[in-house]
Amino acid sequence: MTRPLYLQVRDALIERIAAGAWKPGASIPNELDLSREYGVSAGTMRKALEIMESEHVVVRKQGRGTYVIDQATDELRGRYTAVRHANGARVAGHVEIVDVMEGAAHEQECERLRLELSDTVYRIRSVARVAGSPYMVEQISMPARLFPDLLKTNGFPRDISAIAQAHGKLLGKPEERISVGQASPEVAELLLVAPMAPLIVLDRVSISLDGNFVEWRVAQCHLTANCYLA
Amino acid sequence: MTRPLYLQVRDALIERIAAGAWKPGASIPNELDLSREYGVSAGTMRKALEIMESEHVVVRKQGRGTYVIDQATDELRGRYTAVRHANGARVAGHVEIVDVMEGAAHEQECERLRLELSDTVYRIRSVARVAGSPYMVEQISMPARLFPDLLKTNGFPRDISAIAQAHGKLLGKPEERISVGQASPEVAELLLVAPMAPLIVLDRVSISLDGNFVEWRVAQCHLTANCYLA
DNA sequence: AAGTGGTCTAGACCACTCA
DNA sequence: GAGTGGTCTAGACCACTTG
Repeated sequence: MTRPLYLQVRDALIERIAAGAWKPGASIPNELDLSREYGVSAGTMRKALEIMESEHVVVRKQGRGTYVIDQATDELRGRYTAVRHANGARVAGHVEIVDVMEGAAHEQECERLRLELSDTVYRIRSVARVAGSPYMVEQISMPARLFPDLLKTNGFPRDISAIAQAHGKLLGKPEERISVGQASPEVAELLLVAPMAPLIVLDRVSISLDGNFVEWRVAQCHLTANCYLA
Repeated sequence: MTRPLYLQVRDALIERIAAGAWKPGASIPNELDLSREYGVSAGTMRKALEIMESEHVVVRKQGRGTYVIDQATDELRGRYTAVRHANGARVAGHVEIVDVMEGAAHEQECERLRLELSDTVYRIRSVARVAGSPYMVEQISMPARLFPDLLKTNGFPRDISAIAQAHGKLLGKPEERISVGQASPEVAELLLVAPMAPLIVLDRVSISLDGNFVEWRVAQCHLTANCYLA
């Protein structure tokens, strides 16, 4: 029933990184020093670090060292912005916040984010445009408890990678579903398409590496023939 | 420059499984016996087996043993049939072959399957129906060299998992892209939709674990609101 | 040359499954 | 209780990077 040592070490290191003990991009101590510090063998420390590498928390480079990954950096954000051009590059749209609200979690949010009806969420609606023409509307819900003072932060709008990092949360692998839907009247107006026009729906729940449900996003895309998801 | 021992061992074991030395579902010898047979340490053999588990070639069960995974089995095929119901279950459509052709690879096939223009491919077109109504057309290209006598095999139609297994190829993680397209006149007729109707396009290249490009598939789906991709 | 992660070994003990 | 995979340790040596 006891959690394996290498996972306990992983948890401790992740907590330390999330708390900012080592900044994104900085190197962390070598295996031997860390294993002595935590009182485990080098092999156990290695296993913990290998897991963290597979979780995109650190990168290890032979002959150089182990470095904290900057989750707000472009390459990583690729995991969180699935719309691509045919050449594989991310679609670099301009995101504009439509409105931000704070309110009691409704039933669907409770289910997806494992909340109680008494919990509070932030809701952010935004539109992404490329060369001025809108191609995606986004509806995001985030538990308010995890993001104190979110609305007061300047630098808004920012994507979930940056927000999570600023609040000491490291993102894990999101759960994602793709489906098709039709434009509601409001969405149609934002996207400049006809009501009932077919849209691709991206539904994503992001979970932090310490097990918190961090974000639920539903994006509705009006994709042109030259874009794809991957 | 030398390939690490544990990868050499992995390669040898994968070749042995692909060749049918151990049948799908059967157990393989324990770590200690295997490590003695290959003249490596138990730790090295363990690492090879762990990699093979991550590649879905074997499953390891504490206290029981290590078992060859049947790639043609339902759970695994899930990786290769992305269309799901809202509850997560695979859409169990009935697939009907429209036509099968053999011919010289055209340019796009060469690019995707790393072939030369002189190579031969099989092309299979099929339609999937659920409760009689068509929802997906599929166009598959496979290098003829890798699948001798494909057309003579009975039991056709079968999906790529079963075909690959029968020809001693173990499938790795496919590359997949999702995009949107419009129904061509032919596709529209097969799917019973209007020409130019919006469709979801799944483009997938499957690579075997020994590095062969095994299949290129383009599926065009007419998804209803209750289905999604994942 | 010094320092880092990567590979490889050998062996002890634990946790689980099944007869 | 015998057999399996899972965890943990200790230490040697290799390959790569940097000053």
